[in-house]
Amino acid sequence: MARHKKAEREKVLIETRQLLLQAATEEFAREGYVGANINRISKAAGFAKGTIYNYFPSKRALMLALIDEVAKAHLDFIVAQVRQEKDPDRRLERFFEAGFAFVSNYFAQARVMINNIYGPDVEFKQYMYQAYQPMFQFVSRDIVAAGIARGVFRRVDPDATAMLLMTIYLGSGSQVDEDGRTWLDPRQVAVFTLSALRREDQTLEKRE
Amino acid sequence: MARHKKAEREKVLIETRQLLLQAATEEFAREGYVGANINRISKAAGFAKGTIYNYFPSKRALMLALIDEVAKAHLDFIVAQVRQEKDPDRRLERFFEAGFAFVSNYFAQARVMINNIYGPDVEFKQYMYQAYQPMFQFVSRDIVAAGIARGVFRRVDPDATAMLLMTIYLGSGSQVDEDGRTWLDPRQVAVFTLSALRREDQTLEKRE
Amino acid sequence: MARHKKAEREKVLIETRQLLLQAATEEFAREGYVGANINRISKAAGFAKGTIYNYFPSKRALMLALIDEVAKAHLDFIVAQVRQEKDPDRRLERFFEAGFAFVSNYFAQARVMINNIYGPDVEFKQYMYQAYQPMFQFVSRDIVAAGIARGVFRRVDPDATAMLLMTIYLGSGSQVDEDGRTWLDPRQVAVFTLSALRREDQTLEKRE
Amino acid sequence: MARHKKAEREKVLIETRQLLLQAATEEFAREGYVGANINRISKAAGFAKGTIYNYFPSKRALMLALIDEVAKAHLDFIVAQVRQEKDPDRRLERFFEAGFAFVSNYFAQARVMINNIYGPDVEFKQYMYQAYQPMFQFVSRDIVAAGIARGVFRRVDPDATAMLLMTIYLGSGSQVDEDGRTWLDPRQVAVFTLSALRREDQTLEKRE
DNA sequence: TATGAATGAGAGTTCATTCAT
DNA sequence: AATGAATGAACTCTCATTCAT
Repeated sequence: MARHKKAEREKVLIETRQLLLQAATEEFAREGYVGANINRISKAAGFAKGTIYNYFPSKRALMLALIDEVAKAHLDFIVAQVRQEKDPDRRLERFFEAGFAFVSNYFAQARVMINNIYGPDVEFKQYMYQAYQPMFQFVSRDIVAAGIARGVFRRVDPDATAMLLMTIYLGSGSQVDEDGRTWLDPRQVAVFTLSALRREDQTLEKRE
Repeated sequence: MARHKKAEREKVLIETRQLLLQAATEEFAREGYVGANINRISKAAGFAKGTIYNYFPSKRALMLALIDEVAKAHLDFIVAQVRQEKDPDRRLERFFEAGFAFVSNYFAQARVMINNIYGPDVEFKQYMYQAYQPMFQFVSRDIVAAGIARGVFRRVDPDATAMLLMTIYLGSGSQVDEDGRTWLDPRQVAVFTLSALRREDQTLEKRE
Repeated sequence: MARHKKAEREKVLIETRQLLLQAATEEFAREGYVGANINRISKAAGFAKGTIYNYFPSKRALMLALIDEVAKAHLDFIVAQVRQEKDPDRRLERFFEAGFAFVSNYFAQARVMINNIYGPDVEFKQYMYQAYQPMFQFVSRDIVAAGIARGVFRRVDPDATAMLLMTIYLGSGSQVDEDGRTWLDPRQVAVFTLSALRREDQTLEKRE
Repeated sequence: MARHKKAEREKVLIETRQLLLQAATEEFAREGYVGANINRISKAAGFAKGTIYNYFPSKRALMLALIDEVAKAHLDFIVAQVRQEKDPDRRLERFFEAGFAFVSNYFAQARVMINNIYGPDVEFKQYMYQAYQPMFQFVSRDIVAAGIARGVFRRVDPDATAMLLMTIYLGSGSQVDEDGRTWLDPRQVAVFTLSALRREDQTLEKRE
């Protein structure tokens, strides 16, 4: 009985935390870190100004927690879709498709991520890199290196190429109009990158 | 004589404006727009707090003036180098070389540009796009379209491709460590994009 | 119990608001609107600079709230005393007595009122007129028109005369030395205005 | 020849001073003393910011000079018209007519005067009183006392009554809408004050 | 004498954070 | 745990005044 109560209480705590993080996402996305307003975040989440400090010791800590959250959601979202394909080139296509879908569907999260990557705050930037390590590694190993191993991609440096692919994805994905639509479409980008990565002699070999 | 004095005075005014813009560049680059401090900018330029308002009516206006300045310098820097080449693929290589060099040499300007393109302030973002139109057009016409016309590049959409190339450049260029060194190098990026753009059958035709 | 606490808290809020308004009254009276200093007001009320913005969104809003407050207090003060008399001429005397007493006793409030009526700020002036409408109407109806109806006053235009009486009161009342003493005394003014308003033939009729 | 030059130079100086004072009048009238802006005044007069300090050592000094100017013009304007009448009651009528005309025609000057009389700045207020002494005395002696001496007015205290008349004039005159039209008209006010001042038995005597 | 760039004190306002309830 | 009043540092911007030209 007491346990039950405790569990319920914990559930409410987690829920509150989530509500605050969601509100923070919207606010940080819209206003940037410095322009964001703790009071607005709390109010938007349905709580009073002070409540946020029961969950996060400071505005900075709130942002760091948010980065963790977003990075994880982002990774899960993309990995889940890319893993559905076995072919490296299909994987690459899926990577861009999933990435662009993430930007469209999770507009605010994507904005927070991009603001931090390209923004002036060094601590946030470094924290982002660390939080995105798994994703870098996934692209490097499970897409690029896998493609090379199968002889589909040219013998490029997997890490540098992963970096480049991530850069292209983030750059393209961040160019959105006010409705969240990207200016470039994932297919274009996929075609472009595949053209760059595929072994030239592939077709030749097939001709023979 | 009097005229001479007047001209000299005008020169000092322009110099002061430049000093303020330079200081603003550093500050905006380091702190972002919202975090930047007018007082620090003035002091860094060697003037008192109020002086900056003799040259720019507001902090926002200062940023807009800075965007104009940077966009022009950026365009000049890149066009000057790219124009030295006639070959479209050499031009593309040069584009990335020049771009990365700009980021390395004009670190703060590049940061301001990137902060505005990827940052949350919509007005600045739009102003940037407008200010960078000439560069977009240059890439679209004088590199991509030119390459297609000469039969060196595949028949891609010049505008979309220009957008993609700019995105790659900006994205790669913005990934710098604290010393201003980029993580990717221009050659890698050039090779990658050239692979994507060159006509596949080019070599085939030559074989025949 | 909890309710009791809540009520008490509310009481403190209202008290704080009053303290701030009182301090604002003194400051506005002494320095005028533009010369008044938000920091001094807060400090004088016993609070920190920022506190005032928990109660009033801006300096202007503070002044507007103050005008409402003063107009109400002023009306109450005067009406309460004038209503004690039934005779229109006694009422007029009481009006000036009460008015001068208000100026003496509520020096700062009166100054704020006068500064706004005769000052350069158009918004404040209009707001004052609107806030003082009830008082104008009271003078027009319950003093002048009542006196005419009883045949004590001449058949003057009640509204214009009310305006004139208010003008005389405000003008006379505002001429105070530094100790809050008025230069003219209410009796003089009452005698003067009564001479102007009383039917000339009144005595004549009586003589007949 | 040299003398001629000198005289001309002096004339320009006086002209410049007048231009500055006129511009200052408009600005002080519109914005009040604290809200007035030295730069705007200079610009409106057709000069640069610094010029004003060649003529007046400070903003306060400018206002004091302006008060002198206005008081003199005001006195001249009114005395010239009132003196045209010999009858004390016609003089009183003329006083209000001239006064209201002054307010209408010299809107800005009147506003400056009223702002200072009813405003919070003690030094300006005292300076105003001193500057308006001649006018007080004129009203007291040449209108009220003269009227008593001729047996037209009741035996009131000339100084207190002059004070009251001035107060009524200033108060009525200051109630203007945005086009400079007064709300009360001089005739009404004159009738009112004459009713108050004329010997009651006057008509009686005439009847006999 | 006229100029206007430079100055810097001082203003109103915002807001992250604290803490008593 | 939730509240929101209080705090005061920090910010942008204004403007009277100075002074070299």
